[in-house]
Amino acid sequence: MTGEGAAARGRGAGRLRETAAEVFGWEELRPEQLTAMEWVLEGRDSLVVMPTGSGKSAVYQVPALLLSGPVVVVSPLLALQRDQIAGLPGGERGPGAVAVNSDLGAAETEEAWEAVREGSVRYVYLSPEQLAKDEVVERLTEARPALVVVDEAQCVSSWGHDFRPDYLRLAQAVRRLGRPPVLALTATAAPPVRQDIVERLGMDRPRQLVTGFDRPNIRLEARRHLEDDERRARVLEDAAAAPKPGIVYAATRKDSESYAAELAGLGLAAGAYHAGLRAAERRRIHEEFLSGDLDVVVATSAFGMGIDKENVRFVLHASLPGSLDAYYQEIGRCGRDGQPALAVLHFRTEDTGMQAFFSSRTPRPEAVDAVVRAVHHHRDDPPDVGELRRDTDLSRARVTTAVNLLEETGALVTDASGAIRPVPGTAPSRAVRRAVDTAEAHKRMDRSRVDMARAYAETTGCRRRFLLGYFGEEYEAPCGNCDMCDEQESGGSDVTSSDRHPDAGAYPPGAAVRHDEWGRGTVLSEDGDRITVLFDEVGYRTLSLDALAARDDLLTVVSGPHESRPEAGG
DNA sequence: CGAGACTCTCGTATGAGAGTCTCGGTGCTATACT
Repeated sequence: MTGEGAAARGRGAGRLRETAAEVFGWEELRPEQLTAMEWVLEGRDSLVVMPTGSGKSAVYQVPALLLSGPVVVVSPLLALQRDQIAGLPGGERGPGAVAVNSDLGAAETEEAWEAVREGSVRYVYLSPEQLAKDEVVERLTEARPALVVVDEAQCVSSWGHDFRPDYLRLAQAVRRLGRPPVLALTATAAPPVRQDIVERLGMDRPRQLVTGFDRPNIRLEARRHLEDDERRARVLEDAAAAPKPGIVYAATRKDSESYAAELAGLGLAAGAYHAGLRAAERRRIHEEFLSGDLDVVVATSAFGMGIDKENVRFVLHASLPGSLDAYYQEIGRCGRDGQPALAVLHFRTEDTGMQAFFSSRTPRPEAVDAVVRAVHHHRDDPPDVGELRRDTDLSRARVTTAVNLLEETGALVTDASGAIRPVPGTAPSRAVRRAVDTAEAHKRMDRSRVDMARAYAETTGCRRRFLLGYFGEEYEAPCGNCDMCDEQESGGSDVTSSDRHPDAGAYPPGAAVRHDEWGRGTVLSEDGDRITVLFDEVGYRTLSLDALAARDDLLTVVSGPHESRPEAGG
């Protein structure tokens, strides 16, 4: 760094520290926070991966007060938006914040936008669905936002493809806002997820700050069961025996209720939580868990984001999760106080069936066809999503999903005014086929994530090493705090990960490879006698080094680990 | 993909086994109806 740069950096840091202390009462900023804040002040696109509770929100909250316009914060849940606003310093001198969403009446919405327009608001909280509306984009554009923050940015990757397709329209919205800098924040993102976030948000050579993933105080275990009865009994046993409070994750709503009822029968204060409950009941369970009135919450994946509780002692899974990304987020909710905590995964191999079923569903070709034909029909008067919806009589989500796929495959483009046009020279029938193929590739990717969750559950090596490898961190086993390390220490197995395979290191993590059948891929990790590769077309695969040694043309290294990787900072 | 509810068949026991059908997770928003 040059002397001039250092001086500029010093001034930025000084102003940030001053603002943090004066407005927020934070006397100390941690070095990672300060670095990320400086990037934001400099106007660079940034991706920040930091654990929950490490002051991630501060990364935009503090610089927001030094920027020239309001900050747009995209957040997936209305409850999360409320929590964030409640956590800002209040009072007359506090920075103004509004959340614009369907909770507001017409008059309140108008009032909120008026406050944004006159400049009394520093933070505007919105769902991605709000940003998909022309009116919202237009009103924001007038206010000249200085920054767009995408909080819980892993949602772009995990929900954008099917469940909440407006997540994939954010890049479009940001362009229409005059392309302010983008800050993506998340607590959990494996390298391919980070890359997906960067691409999907249209970020420009972002700086990336990734703090370590390891949570050494969380003990990792997994148990395979042959019968469902046995699994249920062991889950209840563990939940009853472990120090409280804790969370049990179940695969279905029905299971969450039956486990909760059985735990209550054992005399525990237990509650079920899933999206099928009334809002008031969900709020009650959430609050009672936070206040310590509940010992155990048995939940589906609906329970999690926004749970900031230090002393959760265990997270049990009663079924295989859909991905290790989801798993790590869920177990990350225990042991935040740094005290010992327990994460046990109870599973049956049959669980993969339901997770495969949950993998993103491919749209009906007729629906994609209807959308692409409607766009071609309107060639002279390009439609937006709303018009396509009226034309095709499909739901908003289906139209948006189809448009996203057609854009991804280069058959359609959205222009600066939000109008959707065909790309010249693309035939509708071919566009439909390519869009459906792409959707199927996403589905294969999702299913390969299920396979990785199963591979974690069945690994015979150190679990921490496996998990951290998945998140792109090299880790020297043994961790000494997982069931597999215990087993090896007690001499239960003579396969130790320190016995290096003769071919260890032949496929270093990060290396670009080509497989005879599966095409291009990137090596993610090496786990004893096997490697994990993420293939562009077929998703995650684990390959045994023995099998690779037997056929040396099966997998070839195309380039080393450090060639053509995205710029990383911090 | 798999579990569980349900139906059908056999052929005469009030069940057993095979086959079929349905359901299974995440949230926003707009809108109709009490």
